[in-house]
Amino acid sequence: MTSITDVAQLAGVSATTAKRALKEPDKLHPETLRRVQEAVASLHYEPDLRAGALRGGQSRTVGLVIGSILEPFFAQLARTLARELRRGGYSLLISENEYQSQTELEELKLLYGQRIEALILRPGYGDDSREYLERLSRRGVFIVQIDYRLAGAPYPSVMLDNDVAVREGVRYLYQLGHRRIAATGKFDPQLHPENRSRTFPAAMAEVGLSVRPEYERVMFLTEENAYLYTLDVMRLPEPPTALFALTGSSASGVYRALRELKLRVPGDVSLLSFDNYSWMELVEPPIDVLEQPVEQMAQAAARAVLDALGGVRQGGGHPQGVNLELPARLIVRGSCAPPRGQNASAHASVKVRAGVQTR
Amino acid sequence: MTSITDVAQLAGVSATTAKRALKEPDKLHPETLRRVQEAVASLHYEPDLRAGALRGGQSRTVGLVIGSILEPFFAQLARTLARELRRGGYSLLISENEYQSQTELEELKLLYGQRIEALILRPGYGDDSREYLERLSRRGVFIVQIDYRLAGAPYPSVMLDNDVAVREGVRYLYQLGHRRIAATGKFDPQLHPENRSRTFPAAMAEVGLSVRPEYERVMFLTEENAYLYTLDVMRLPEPPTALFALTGSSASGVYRALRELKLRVPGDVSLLSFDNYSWMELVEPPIDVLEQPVEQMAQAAARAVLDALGGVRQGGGHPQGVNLELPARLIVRGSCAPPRGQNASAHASVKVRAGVQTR
DNA sequence: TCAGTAAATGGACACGTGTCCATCACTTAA
DNA sequence: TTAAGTGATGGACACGTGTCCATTTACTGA
Repeated sequence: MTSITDVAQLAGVSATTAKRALKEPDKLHPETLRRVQEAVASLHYEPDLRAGALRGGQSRTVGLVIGSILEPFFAQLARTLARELRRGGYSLLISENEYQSQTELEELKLLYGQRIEALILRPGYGDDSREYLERLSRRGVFIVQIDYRLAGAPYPSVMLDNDVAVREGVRYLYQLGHRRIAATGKFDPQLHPENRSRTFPAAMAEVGLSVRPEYERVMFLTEENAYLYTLDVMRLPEPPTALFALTGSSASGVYRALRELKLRVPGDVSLLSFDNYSWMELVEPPIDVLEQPVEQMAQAAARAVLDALGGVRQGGGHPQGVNLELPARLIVRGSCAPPRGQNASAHASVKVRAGVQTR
Repeated sequence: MTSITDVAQLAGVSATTAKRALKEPDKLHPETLRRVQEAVASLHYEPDLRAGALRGGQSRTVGLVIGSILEPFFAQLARTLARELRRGGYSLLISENEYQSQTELEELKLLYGQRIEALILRPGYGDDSREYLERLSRRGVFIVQIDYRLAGAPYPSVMLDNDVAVREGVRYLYQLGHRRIAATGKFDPQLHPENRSRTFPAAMAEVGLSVRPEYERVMFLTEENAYLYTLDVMRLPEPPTALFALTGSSASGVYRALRELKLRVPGDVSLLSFDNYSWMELVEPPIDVLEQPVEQMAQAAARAVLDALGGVRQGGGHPQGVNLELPARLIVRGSCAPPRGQNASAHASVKVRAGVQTR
């Protein structure tokens, strides 16, 4: 391994001078600078970041813990975060908790072993790692929660304004005439920690509806479970007239079940989903969605981290709120319609608020 | 930052002894062991992996450079690689080259700064980084190419058997009666370094067909470009009767264009795609695909890395071939049929080889 | 010519760990 | 009793860098 001393030796200078050639070239005699630069080039020297971090106490590294990198929402988040952080001089270590706090705990320990300076994570799914997070925080690791806020946790968070979004979705379906609405997944602090499922019953109540008990199911919200759930509720004597998929991947399971049951969308049942995954535009009819501003969320989280670590706030940006909630965007495409037997008047009465996009 | 010396001090032993409590507990007096363990627990000590790596000369870290983490093929690859490597005690650093060798070069330098011991990458897209790869290799970084093999590069590779897969796809379409077949993207060493597009003309020739020049286009193969390409070729006086999407993401663009043109699949045009992305099962009709064994590819690459780094080969596994080519699997679902005006006899004559799965 | 100053360079140390070797107490065999 | 052996522990050093301070050299002005 070529080190700075090798460079120094070849250039006939001390290690200190060699290092200065890289960091503070102004302070060097032009001739010396040239010699060192030549040595660097001929040895192809590249500094060992770990060693520098060891001495400086800073690893210039940020950890990211998400559920699954296969989930497009998380993948897009990871990409933007990596890009933004790199611009600030930080590397991103990505790891998956696979929706289990036990796995999460191990990943956190691994990340701390790398002495990350900040941690961005999608919390929830059990308490195994909760205490460890506190410990990290006490040791100076800056923590940002993303997509979900742990009850009572003091760390800043960036997420969708789920309350407003769920209400908007429910109101949209209600105004189309739907009264029997089912959502994928009932809230559960361990198995399904997800704010949308928590808000859903309240949002229903606000339009004078209640969630039918037979539509409620606590489950770990995978594509497969959403599929099984849909098969079950659509076979009930009084099936829902509208399905509200609270995550993009569950929508995929819902859709598959509907096809298998030969139910037409939106003729037999309407479908509204969170997230805007690419396939949702490809199916017939394309699916109405509540799109998350993933890019913005990632940027906000990255900026929060850079602000906290950099100490100095970059000019231009406002100070980031501690708990940021960004709005969803309703995109109407055609998978929602008045329920069967309903006259069109109900449909016409839908007030589509400004800002709704049709594409 | 609590270090091993803090632990040692609290336990009233030397740093060496404290460290032994973690690595070689047998060699300690039970009473001493207990005291150290208590100190570790009360200080929540977690070793600094970077410092250890610095001394040991080994970072226990592997780099991965892929095109885009948003591409499901790469995401799945990354996930499995991370899992397998962690099992072997290695961490995975993921970075994206965004299909540009300039970006790739920067990412490689960053990775080398972290002193990765091995590198798994999807090569191609320009020569900026080619020389740097050699340099890395000379410095002892073990390099594995994945998904594509750089012409003349000496590094081992793991990829699909593209030649066989493309031939199988072409033969499948040919036997259905198709004569005018178009594939997304013409081979180009810079813009579209991808073996399937290289094989496609040869595969056509083998069944006595040639690729029409008006179907050929050198392009950077994004979803959007595939969309534009499809719009163009389907508006030709003699449009293709079958489209062969050489990547999963290009299939998405193709499909969107076909819908926009109100062309029915497979009535107006047949569609066959590489990769098996989840949406391909959801559209109507579901899409015939040549599925890549992503899991296997990742496992093979991980094993190659672990073998090379571990020095000792784990029992049970065969020595990995230097250049591994895994077979694709044809899954027939219904998006391919005899071209319009063709009688069904051609269809009936298709010999579906054993192993084809219908789902 | 000499003191004073700025520019240019070098040396020592610290970061936290792993490895090698030394030390010490104690047991065992002759 | 003594030498050899064994088990338990400690100390010194090295990894490659960044920082602080010291030293040398060149230059300025009186």
